[in-house]
Amino acid sequence: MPSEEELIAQRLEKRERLLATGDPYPARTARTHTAAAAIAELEASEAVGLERTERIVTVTGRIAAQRVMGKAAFLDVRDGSGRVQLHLRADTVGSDAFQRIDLLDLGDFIEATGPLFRTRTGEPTVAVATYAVLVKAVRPPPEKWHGLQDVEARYRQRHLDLMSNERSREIARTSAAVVASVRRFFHERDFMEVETPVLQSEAGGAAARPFVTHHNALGRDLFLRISLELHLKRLLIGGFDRVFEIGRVFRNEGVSTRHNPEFTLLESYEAYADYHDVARMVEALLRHVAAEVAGSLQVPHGEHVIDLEAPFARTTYRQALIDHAGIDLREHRDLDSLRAVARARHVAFEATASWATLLDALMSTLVEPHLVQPTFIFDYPTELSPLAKRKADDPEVVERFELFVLGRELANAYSELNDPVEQRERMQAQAAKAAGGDEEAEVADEDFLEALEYGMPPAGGLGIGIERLMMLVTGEHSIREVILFPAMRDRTDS
RNA sequence: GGGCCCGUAGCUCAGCGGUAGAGCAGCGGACUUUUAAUCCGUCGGUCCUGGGUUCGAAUCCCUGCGGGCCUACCA
Repeated sequence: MPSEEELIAQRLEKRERLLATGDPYPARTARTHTAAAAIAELEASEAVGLERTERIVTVTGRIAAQRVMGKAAFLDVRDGSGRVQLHLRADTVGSDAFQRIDLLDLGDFIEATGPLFRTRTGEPTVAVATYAVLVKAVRPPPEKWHGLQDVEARYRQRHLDLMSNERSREIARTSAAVVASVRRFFHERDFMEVETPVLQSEAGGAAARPFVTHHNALGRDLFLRISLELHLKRLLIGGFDRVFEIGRVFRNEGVSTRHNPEFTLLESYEAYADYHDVARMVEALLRHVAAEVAGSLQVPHGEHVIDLEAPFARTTYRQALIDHAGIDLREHRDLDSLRAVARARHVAFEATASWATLLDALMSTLVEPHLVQPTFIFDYPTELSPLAKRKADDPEVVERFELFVLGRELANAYSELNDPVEQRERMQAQAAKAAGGDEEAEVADEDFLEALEYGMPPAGGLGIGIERLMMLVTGEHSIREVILFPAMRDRTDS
């Protein structure tokens, strides 16, 4: 009789029957071993030749599979460490307890105690002497063999995805390991980890539209941060020489395979370092993470193998455009000339695009897709980088680099602009663009500008989209696979 | 935002103008070392929504909702 309602009704009925003889939701368990620890225990005890009765364990977990055959049954039980098999026999657990296995369903959690042994096929197994229900689940889990395949359901109900798909668990573990590894890298280098405000009166530090929210008590609108930059720099001003933050930022933009409205940004700032120091650090960081998390500096991704071992390619913005597109920006100093180039190459651009914006469009379409192996691009046009320090010998270019892997930007860094007068001018230029209707132009943050006037040490700053790094390491192509709960439209149950 | 594709049982999927199907899960039965257990029986549907075409629509057409992939911006 199983429509969904009926399946739930059956389980609720079983819950009632369990309640009659005990508590199907006890607060405590008597677990002695995780599934993995139990198996390790069996192996260890076999090695020293212990008797079966000397290796009694209590394991707990969710019932993942059930094979009942008359007066014996096998249950596969899974906990966070892995899976272990249980064997129940009517003559061992008693006929009443054996009959009560009809009250068990896939998805329930149980606790079982008994000696470890191997079946004749060698499977490590607990010969259950006693067992108890820990949780009666009242909804059925996804199909045991194929798991949950429906992509939408996997994102909306991640708990079901994780419960039924090993690959999804693996991605989640790897992603967590990436963050832990990044954190370890910076701690080892004496960077201080900090947390800065998510709610801000101005959302600065990047070119993006912010989310707006409202503070009732203060009676004013606040913005969710779009970057970590401006507050971290204030910490440099305050006297901390090495700081970093790993935090969620929010950008009010479209969602896609590569974009989620909230994502995790890593930013670090190091006083007395310049962008070349930061580039060396980024190289070391990627190797550190790949070695720790992927176990190799050759990272497979689709048809490519990313080589993190060889020195990363280094070129300049201008040279990359020459090499990959045959365009020398010095030969196209004026907007009209550059527009002609873009048209000739069939690169789309907005009518309002400035010279630098148009240049960036050319970069994105003609150059970046070719940068599969790690490649640093140094020295960006000043107009695109309002927070970066100009190169001493060429004021049209700033000391900024981006690192590309798999044709996508992975890191962005610069020698930080610390001249308060110039910073004010550059921010005002951005503010003028904003006033001109550019919703993604940077805002002038007066508090930041004032702070900068107290003096910020020369410093190298870095930003890395953590999900991009997770995608690189896991080999996934969609950001939604590495974000546990990606943004989805409301479902209006139609 | 544009293009292509998808939405059928709790889950995985067939069916693509003529009475809505299978496997898993469930329920009943057999089975005391199985492991996608096996075997027999059985229950289960707003075929995403709303319109249209047709004697007849899960199937063809249109609209809407949700999703995926590619593409455009950002990280």
